[in-house]
Amino acid sequence: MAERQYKKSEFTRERLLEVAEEQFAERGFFGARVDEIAEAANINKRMLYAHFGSKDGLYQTVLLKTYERLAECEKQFIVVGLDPIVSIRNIIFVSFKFLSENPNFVRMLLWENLNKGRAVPREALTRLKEPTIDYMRRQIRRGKVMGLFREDADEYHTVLSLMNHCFAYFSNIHTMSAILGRDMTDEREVKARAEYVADTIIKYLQA
Amino acid sequence: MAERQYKKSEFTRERLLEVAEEQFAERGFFGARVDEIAEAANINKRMLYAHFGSKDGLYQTVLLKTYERLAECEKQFIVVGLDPIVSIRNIIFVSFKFLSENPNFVRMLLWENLNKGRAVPREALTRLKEPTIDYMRRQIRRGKVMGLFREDADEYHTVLSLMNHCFAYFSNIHTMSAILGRDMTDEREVKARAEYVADTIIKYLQA
DNA sequence: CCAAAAAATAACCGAATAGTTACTTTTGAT
DNA sequence: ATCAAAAGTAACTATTCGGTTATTTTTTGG
Repeated sequence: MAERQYKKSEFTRERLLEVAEEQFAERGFFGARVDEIAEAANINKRMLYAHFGSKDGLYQTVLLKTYERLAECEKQFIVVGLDPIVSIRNIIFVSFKFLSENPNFVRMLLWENLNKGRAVPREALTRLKEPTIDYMRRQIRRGKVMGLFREDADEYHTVLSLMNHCFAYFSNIHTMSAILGRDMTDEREVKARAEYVADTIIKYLQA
Repeated sequence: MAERQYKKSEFTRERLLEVAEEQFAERGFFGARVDEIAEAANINKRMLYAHFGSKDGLYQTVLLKTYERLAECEKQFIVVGLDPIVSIRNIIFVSFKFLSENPNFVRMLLWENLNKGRAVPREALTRLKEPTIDYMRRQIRRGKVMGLFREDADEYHTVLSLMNHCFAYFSNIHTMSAILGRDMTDEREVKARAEYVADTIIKYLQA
């Protein structure tokens, strides 16, 4: 039946995407090799082109999939009615969890950033991040209105610190582990760092 | 004289390095093209190989030069006898200045990080950073001894925040500018951010 | 069971690209 | 002025790599 055939094809497609993500995350668009991806996926190169048209097409599909994972994650912490403090702490813990569980995402973003969005325009990421930024800003403002945060706490600087603290921890995790002589990939270490970041940011907003 | 001949060669060498840095910073090792580097430097490819042996040799030379620039910068803020608060503020301002003036350095480090130190082993950077880390730790400890900082301020977390806050600002500057709708490359913006980072870190150490 | 369509394979192709060779020009000490 | 060595050039080569073609195998509706 058409179904079985379809399923088999879908299977090769998924396999290709998995392997491709690994390779693109590892070596970037220019470093990755189409032949290696096909071989690692145990799939003929011809099929790769049948499914994705070109190396670029494959890369775009992979990148969009990783962006989707991020979007899914961000939806997790956009919850209405939460206490601003809980809410901001939540953003940090969920982000740390997501980034520690998705090293490929971190690397794909770094490559894409260095390549200045050659595959998927930067505005795609901007659009994706917009609701999150809005949400963070709103929480800070709500915290002020509710008298939890000081009036002159800086919204922009806080949001930037928040995002940088999360992403930077993982984007340099290996170099930093070496430099600071500490296994920053250890789960408890990650948790402790999230705790520290949350504490300092909340404290800044309150103090 | 041998001198003039030498000087001419030295000149092409310098030109090559300049152009190569631009290209490698822009596109990374795999993205950069030997022919393009030679052409942009108005120099025959043969000469590139005469000077540097291979694309890899050229890349290594470029990378080491950028590391040297960093080392030079770091020496600037390692001053003995300074007040710990002044000292830490100084680290931040000098770092922000260096990173804003050396976008190629930032990009080279990002590429090298993604390529896991394929050209120059990571320990080179570790060794380079060691005195700086030591210095920062020492300042924090001295601040505590002098009663300027609270005893339970965390040394590791502070050092990590410090480095991340500086580097992350520049490593994501274009993406973040787009996401936050703000020209973060503007000189006053950079200054203001350095100020904010310095203030929050010092406040954390004191509070 | 059969024919048409879809999936899969291997061998091939052309452009790009790192690296080389054979040769010419320039330079500077004698 | 001469000549050896260094600097420079252009054309070439081998290989890698993204992409394609011709062909066979598998699948599935009638």
